[in-house]
Amino acid sequence: MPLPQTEIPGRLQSQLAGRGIRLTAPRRAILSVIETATKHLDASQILRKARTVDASVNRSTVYRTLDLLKRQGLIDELDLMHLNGEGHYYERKLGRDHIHMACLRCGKITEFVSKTFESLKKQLQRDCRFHIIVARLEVGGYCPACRH
Amino acid sequence: MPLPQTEIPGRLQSQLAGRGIRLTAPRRAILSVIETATKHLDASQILRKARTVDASVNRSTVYRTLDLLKRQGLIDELDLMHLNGEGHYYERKLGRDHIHMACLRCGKITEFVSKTFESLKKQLQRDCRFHIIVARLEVGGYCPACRH
DNA sequence: TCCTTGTTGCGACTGAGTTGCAACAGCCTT
DNA sequence: AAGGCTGTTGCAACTCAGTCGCAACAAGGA
Repeated sequence: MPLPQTEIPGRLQSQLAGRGIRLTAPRRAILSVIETATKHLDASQILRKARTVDASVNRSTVYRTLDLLKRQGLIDELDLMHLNGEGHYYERKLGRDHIHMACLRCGKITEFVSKTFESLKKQLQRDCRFHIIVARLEVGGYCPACRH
Repeated sequence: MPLPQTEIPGRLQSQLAGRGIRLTAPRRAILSVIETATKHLDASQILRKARTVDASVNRSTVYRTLDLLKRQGLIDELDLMHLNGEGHYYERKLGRDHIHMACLRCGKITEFVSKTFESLKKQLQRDCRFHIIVARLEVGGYCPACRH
């Protein structure tokens, strides 16, 4: 499931630099992997791909950089219904939130943008007086090709 | 945040028995812990409480029983935005789904039932032709007492 | 170029969850 | 009430994701 590639390359780097965050070779490698990803990647996949750019990148650095990007609100962390183990998946945060649907049979991930979801978040903010920082809606079930 | 206690005690046990699933002493201990929980518990908390009923209960048995209950659709697994480590939390599945809001400052978990959420799920089923088995909406942010 | 300060690689560690296996115990049958 | 089939358990060792302390290093401002 290709993610929307609506951003100019290197945008993530300039966003960090603009916030006074130091850019290093391992960070550049990791950022480029995240920016050019065509599917949701977990930490070990990001490490493997980042090493093709800078072979010395270490596992800890991947985790530390992912933490940094989460704190900066530049990426979202997903579980994707734990279809494959307990790890997390990452994706760039671009504009509007979307729903992730994971097929329990074939593993396909479908993304969906919904105005109803936006209304629901507004309702929460209003009715519960809750200030939303991140909202994650994940659905498990059967995709059109696998439903029975 | 107390969960609704609308069920008769032992209901979980009779549900399993009615499906031809063998009841054992460790299972009864674990089920009673889940049924009488007044907040979301993780696996190690369930283990500790179950041992006050049956001291011989083992960690593996807790995980195996949680898997069983998940497969049977009798409990839901939650992340609660990973406020405390990477583990999972569990709660009985009773009727309508609800949203979990986790305060990033004080850790308070608030539950919310919403007709909009129900509409959103119907919309997904219809527009995406996706057969939903489980839907999990978790929100992180600041509760009324902690918002700034 | 220098220096401060934040970042990195390393390796050891933690904690959640899993697994293979022999012993055990529901509960169905008779 | 006893027997036996078969699913369940405890145990201990294991995997895997993620974390941490520390000494060496490097980004980028002065």
